[in-house]
Amino acid sequence: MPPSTTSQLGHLLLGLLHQEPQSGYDLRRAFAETPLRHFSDSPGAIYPALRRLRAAGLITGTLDRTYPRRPREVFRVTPKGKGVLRRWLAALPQASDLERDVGALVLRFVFIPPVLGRRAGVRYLAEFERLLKAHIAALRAFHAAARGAMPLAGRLGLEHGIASFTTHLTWSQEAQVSLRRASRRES
Amino acid sequence: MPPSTTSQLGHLLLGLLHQEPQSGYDLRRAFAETPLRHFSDSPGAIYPALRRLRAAGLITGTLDRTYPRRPREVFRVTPKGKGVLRRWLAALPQASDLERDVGALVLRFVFIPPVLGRRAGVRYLAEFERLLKAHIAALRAFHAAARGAMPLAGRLGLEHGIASFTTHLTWSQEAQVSLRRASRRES
DNA sequence: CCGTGCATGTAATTCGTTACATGATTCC
DNA sequence: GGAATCATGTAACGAATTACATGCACGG
Repeated sequence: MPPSTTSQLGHLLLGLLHQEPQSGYDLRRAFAETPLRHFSDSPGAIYPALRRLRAAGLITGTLDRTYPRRPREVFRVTPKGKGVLRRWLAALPQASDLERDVGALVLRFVFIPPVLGRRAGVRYLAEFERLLKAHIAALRAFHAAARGAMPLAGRLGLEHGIASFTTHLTWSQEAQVSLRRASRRES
Repeated sequence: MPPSTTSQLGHLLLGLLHQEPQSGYDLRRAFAETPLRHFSDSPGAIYPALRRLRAAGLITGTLDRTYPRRPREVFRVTPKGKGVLRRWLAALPQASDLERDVGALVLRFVFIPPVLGRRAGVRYLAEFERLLKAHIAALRAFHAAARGAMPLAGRLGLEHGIASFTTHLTWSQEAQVSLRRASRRES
């Protein structure tokens, strides 16, 4: 058996199906109607991805025959799929992820607390925060060094990056507070 | 001749080569060493992309034989390539772009002033601002509507989106001021 | 002479996108 | 009865990623 790699979309589908078993069409609607718009709601993306997950044994599909002439196939995560999901969520953020796609890191965070618990969410965000601080420092250094030689628009673009990452940092700190407060309320 | 579609990476390469003719390796280094890290610096991405651009007649490569045993191929944008670049930069931001990839919109902005002028940059950002305001309002409405039914982490993720887009908005407004100020200084 | 950096590429694979295609149901 | 929505897919294509591969130049 191959190492069974799972794509970003695959992991996201696992996360959504773990929250609630549903059909491919339901997932498409979620992509179209919620702020998950970053992902395409096209059937050519979702149905093949679901078939790959099923082929890998990570989900199973059962036919809902409420309307026999128009069956829906409802997918749910198998124990093996839950293992893959947990491994995805247990990995800490990497610097390379930060530079490539911050949104993916935030998306992953969203699934951590319900699957691995709030403590794991806080640990994840703490590492996220550490990486962000280092990255912002590097951007500032670049900004200071390149100041004179850079055309205006390039400088503005760089400043956009600094502002964005600073917002991620502030959010991450506040989110850690929210998680800790919610945990305290329970105990 | 096919409709000659150019990918995001292709457009970015055109923009960089328009600023300064350079080799594939130079471009790789730019991706690895500047905040353009979002793009892969792997040769498997850049060299094929350069060959596609050359095949489409958008760039030409000339061999630099300073070291005859280790030639570099320096690429420059052709007039046809400049036309493609201008068309890419002249398009206004779309709502779908906003939801898919804000970073791509900011990246595109960076190349506009040097190619199409500061006025075009301001027009682009004004439309960007309009789209951002609408999108933020939609996110806030979703946030208000889903408030109770949403798990904590989901709410935090949504709040991350609102904070991020608000930062884009603030940046866009400040950038417009910077561009206008720079234009005024010249007249 | 050996490791690191310069400089260019190819191959296999995977994945997403767009567009096309089908049929059922519900609402007016 | 016709339009919009439900629900599922396939086919062609383009493009990125990883890994592999080669050879020169230069510093120690």
